[in-house]
Amino acid sequence: MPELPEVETVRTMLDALIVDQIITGIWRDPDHPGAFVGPDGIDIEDVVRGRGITCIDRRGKYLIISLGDPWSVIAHLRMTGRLLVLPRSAAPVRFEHARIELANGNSVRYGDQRKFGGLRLATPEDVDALDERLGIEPLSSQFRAGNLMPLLARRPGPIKNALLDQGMIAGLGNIYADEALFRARIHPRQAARSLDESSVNRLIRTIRSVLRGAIRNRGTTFSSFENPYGESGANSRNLRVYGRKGEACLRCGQTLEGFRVAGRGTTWCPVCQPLVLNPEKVVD
DNA sequence: CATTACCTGCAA
DNA sequence: TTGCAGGTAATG
Repeated sequence: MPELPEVETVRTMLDALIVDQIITGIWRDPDHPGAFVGPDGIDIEDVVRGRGITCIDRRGKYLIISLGDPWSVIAHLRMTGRLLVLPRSAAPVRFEHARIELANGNSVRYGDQRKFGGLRLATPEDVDALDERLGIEPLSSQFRAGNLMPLLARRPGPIKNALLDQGMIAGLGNIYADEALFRARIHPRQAARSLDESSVNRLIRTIRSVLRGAIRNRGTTFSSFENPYGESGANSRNLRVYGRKGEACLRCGQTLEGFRVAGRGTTWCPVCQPLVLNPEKVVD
């Protein structure tokens, strides 16, 4: 499940592999044209053919591939999407639904077993709208208690729901939300508005370190994630709670528990992450 | 605000 | 055979 570190890994590698390349054509799977869409009435191939790829940015879990002038391609891998760079002559990747051919003989392949994600030809207005819809970048200088506390204070519900809200913090998913909460020793169902400043600062630090560590390991491959070279990420060995329900806590030995929070499978340690029922924190 | 739909492979 | 995996849009 690609989250911020996986998308950042893809971004870095695509930056090295396809920036400054010229697009010579595209292919779309007729059985799943939704894998590469554009504005109504626009022929995607007409727009992109002959254009160069100028830069590749990331916003939350989205990739923004700039094609110069007004156009860019926004990509989201959702659950099982993969972007690989292969020679044009190479066989289709598994579940290949779209392809971008490059003048140097390579091609970008979009594969997606579950067809949740895809590519979208986008205008600057689309990119601005995306930017405004998404919350704070957790690896930016904006991610600090002074900015996060007011958002949490006004939000009802568990802290885990808040962490997964892309409009609040952009890029966290189920894996890194659970990992950050464990390291910050905060119960996933702790009321978001009940966290005091020191807890929020602790959470900010653990989110940063969990994400940075995962980027160093080129992402977590739990099931299907692959980078543009077709390689798995090495971060699985750093996970302390995700996927370890029923196993011993690596810190205290207690059996890790699992339940659903925010509609997601959630794993936590009942000893290391106590629920604070009567926090002194007062919300005005 | 919370819940469901979208998909498909795989484990139980 | 059933249900779970989960990011996001749509719905209640």
